[in-house]
Amino acid sequence: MKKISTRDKLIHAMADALQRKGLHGVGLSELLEIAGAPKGSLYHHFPGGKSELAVAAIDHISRTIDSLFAQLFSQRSDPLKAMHHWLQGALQQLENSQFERGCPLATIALESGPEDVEIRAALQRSFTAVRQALSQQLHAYGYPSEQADNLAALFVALYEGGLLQARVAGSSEPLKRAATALFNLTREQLPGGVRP
Amino acid sequence: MKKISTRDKLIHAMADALQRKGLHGVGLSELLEIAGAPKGSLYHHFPGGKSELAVAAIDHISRTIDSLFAQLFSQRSDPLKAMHHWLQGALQQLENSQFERGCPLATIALESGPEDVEIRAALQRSFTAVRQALSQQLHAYGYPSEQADNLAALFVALYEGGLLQARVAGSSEPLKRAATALFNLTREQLPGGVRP
DNA sequence: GGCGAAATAGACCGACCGGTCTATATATTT
DNA sequence: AAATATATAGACCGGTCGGTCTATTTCGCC
Repeated sequence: MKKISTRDKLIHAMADALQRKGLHGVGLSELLEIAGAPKGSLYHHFPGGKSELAVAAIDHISRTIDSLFAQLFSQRSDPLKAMHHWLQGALQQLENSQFERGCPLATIALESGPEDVEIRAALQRSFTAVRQALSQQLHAYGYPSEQADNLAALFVALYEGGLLQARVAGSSEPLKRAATALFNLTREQLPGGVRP
Repeated sequence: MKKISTRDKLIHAMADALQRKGLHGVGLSELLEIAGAPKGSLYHHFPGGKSELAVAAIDHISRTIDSLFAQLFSQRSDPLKAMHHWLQGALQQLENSQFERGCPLATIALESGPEDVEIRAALQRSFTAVRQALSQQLHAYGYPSEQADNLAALFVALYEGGLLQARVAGSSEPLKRAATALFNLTREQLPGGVRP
């Protein structure tokens, strides 16, 4: 029945840990326990050790987001509505986990420095892809591409900054408020910034 | 000349480390080297060790923000302009540090969990104070208080999410774009959401 | 079934972690 | 100046960290 390879179990364990505690916050022993794998397997599948596994986890998370976006946008013509659902989902996950699970990439993003070349590269790919996907949808919806790029960055900032605030507050309120503010603003402005 | 107490040197060293690498990212040895103090001094001034020092650093940072805000708002009647300057300053600092110095509280905010009671309490105090200060200014400027609260949360999210994206990108572009988007939106909407 | 590669298993290692403890120096108070 | 509190100094400790290495098991293939 269980077809999950050890490699994938390791990736999942790391992805889970990244979301809850970040890279420096988990030890190998904890990781291996979650995955139910011995140390030999880790270094067999990921000779580069912890950080190579982290990169694999980031890539995995990135693909997950991609497909989530694809799904979100495919069944809703209005990208703003899709964004709303995205945030709702994140909020749900946060609440269901007693505010332990925020953005799976945010913590390692702040923990890592320019010296962590591969981790940073993986993160950069992922964030860029998210902004691009979003911008493209907004553009298709009618926003001029410059404005779509800007708005995409703002939505990602809302997601990241909103989740961060909610986690610290132990309450969804900050994210809900920030989202409300932004959706009210966008609702009153038509694509292109031109009013009838 | 130098009147900086060892205690303050420790706090500054921790504040600096939090901004660059977060709590788990620094070791005591590094901290003590930056501060130029021996281990005995740390545990003399902060019997609670690393985490007690972290709380003191958070409180210190929080006070710094308070006074920065006070200054920012006192010399500008338009709080939106003040926010713009705030973001500009943060961006400047980020660029001047090769994108190593983002928000001094964000990393530890994501690294810490509900079990880190005092750290979380300190963070919560600080974030709440920032949102309140901002909301108050927006309210005084004409926004209904509900709307002011929402917008305050959104600005903080812009700051946190924008800095995070900029750090990962190694470029100020994401933050600039997100900020541009939000300022364009607010400019087109008058306080109260009512149009003439 | 037998062979070689892939994967699992975990003992082991040096480095460094945060933290404790005793000794000494420096102020402060009388 | 003596006495006392405050602060500095750093040797020391057990635990855990990420990582290496060898042994064994499992698997794919002829």
